[in-house]
Amino acid sequence: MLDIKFVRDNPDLVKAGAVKKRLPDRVAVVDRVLALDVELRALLPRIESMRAEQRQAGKAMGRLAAEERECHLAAQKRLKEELQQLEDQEKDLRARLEREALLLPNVPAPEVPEGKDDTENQEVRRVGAVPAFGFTPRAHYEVGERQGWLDFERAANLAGSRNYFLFGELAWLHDAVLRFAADHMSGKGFTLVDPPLLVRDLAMVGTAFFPGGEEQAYRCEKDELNLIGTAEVPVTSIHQGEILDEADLPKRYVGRSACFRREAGTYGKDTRGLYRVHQFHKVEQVIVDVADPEVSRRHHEEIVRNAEEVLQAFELPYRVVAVCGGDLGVPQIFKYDIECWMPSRNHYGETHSASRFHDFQARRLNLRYRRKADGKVAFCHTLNNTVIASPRILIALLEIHQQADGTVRLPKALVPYMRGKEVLGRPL
RNA sequence: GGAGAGGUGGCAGAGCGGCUGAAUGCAGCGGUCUUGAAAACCGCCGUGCCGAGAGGCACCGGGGGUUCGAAUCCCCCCCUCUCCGCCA
Repeated sequence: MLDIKFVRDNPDLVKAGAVKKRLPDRVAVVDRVLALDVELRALLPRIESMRAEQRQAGKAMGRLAAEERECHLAAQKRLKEELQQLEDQEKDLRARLEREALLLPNVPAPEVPEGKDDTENQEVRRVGAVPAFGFTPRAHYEVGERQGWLDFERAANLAGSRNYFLFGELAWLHDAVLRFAADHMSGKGFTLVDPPLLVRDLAMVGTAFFPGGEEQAYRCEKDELNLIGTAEVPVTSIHQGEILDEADLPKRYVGRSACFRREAGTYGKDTRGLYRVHQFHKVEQVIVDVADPEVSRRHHEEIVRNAEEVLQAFELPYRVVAVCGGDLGVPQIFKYDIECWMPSRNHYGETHSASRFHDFQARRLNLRYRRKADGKVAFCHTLNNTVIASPRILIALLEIHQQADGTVRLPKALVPYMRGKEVLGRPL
C-alpha cells in the first residue's frame, strides 16, 4: 500500500512506476484513486460538521428537562436521517478507494533496470566457474531416477503433475540442505520460526500476494484459509497490528516451511523434473526494521550475502541479477534474484529471490514502531530473501556434483549433515 | 463440536446509555533536587483523518443494529481463558 498523500503529491511518479513494471492497467488506477480521494475529502467536512452539531445537541439534550426535549427531538431525527445518507456515501467511497488503492504498485527504485521480463534482468556478478565435465552430464531427473531417488510418475498418479517422490539418500539430502540453511542463519542471530502454513486473507493481502495472486494459492474455502506459497507470508505478518519498540529492531527471522503453489498458467513450462513443483520446502530470511532507506539497502545486501554464503558452501556456481522493471512484482522496490547454474537447462536457473519493500507491506499489515528520537509512530520497512528452497536446489546439487559413474559427490559443508557420507548413490 | 467468562491507550486496569477520548497505576519524555545516579516531587504523555491555523471528526477486538445520543443495550464474526467431548 502506498501512502495516499504520496500518491496525491506524486501521481506521475506512481504512474511511471507502473509503466516501468509493465503494468499498464495500473496506470489508470492512479487516476481512479485520486478521483475517489477528492470525492471523499469533499464529503468529509460536511459529514463532520453535521456530526459535531449532532453531538452538541445530544449533550445539551442530556441537561434538558423532559418537557423541553420534545421540540428538539424532531430536528435531531431529521438531522440523523440526512447524516445517515451521507455516511452511507462515505462508506461506499472508502470501500471503493481501498479496493483501488490495494492495486497500486510500489514505485520501483531508480536503479531498477529497464526491461520487459526476466531475459532483461541485469547481471550483477558471477561467482564460481561453470564446470567442464569429462563426460556428458545428465539432468538431475536422470541422475535421480537411475539411483532410485526420484519418482515423478507414481507421484503424478496420486497427486497430479508437478509432484514428486523423494526417496532414500535424496530425501535425506533435501533435509540436510534445509537444516544447513537454518543453522547458517541461526548463527547470524536470526530467530528460527516454524509458522502457520494456512493463513487468513489478512496475511495474504498484508504481504501483497492478494489481490492479484489468488490463482496461485491453494485455498481451503470451508475455513477461509490459504496455503502459503512462502514463509514470507506468515513471518512478515508476525507483528501485524503491533507497535514495536525501536529498541527491539531489527527483527531478524528465519522461517522454515512447506510452500504450496498452484502454478496456474504455467502449463508446458518446466514440466520435467524438480524445477517447477506444487509443493516444496523453503528456509526464508525476513527482516523488519526502521523506516530508513539506507538501512533497508544495507539489510538487502546483507540478506543476499547470507544466501550466497550458503551457495558457496554448497560449491555451486551462481550469479546475482538485478531484476528489471517488467519482472518486478507489485510490492517490491528492488529485487535481486540469485540463479544457480543448471547444466540441464544450459543456463542459470532462479533459486533465490531477495526483495526490498520499504513500508509497502508494513502499511497493509499495520506494522509499526515507535521512533526513539521523537516518540512518533511510523511504519516499518520489511525485506526478505530465500536462504534455500528445496528440492529446487537439488537440481544444481545433483547436476553440478554428479560424477561419471552416476554417483554424486557431496560438498564438504554438507558431509556432517549426511552423517559423514561423502558420496551419494552407488556406481552404475 | 457443546457450556460459560472475557477482549478498553505501550502495558496493567476502572468505567457498563449523555458531564468519558476515556479514572488510576506502571513504562516513556521534560524539569526540580543531587558531584553524578537512584529515590522523591512537579509537568507532559494514544492513533488516524481533514484543515494554513484555530480547531474539528473518527477510533474502547471487527462488522451490523437500537437510540436524539453507545466503550456502555441487541445481533453476527474473530480472538483469549475455563469446563465437557473428540483427537495426532
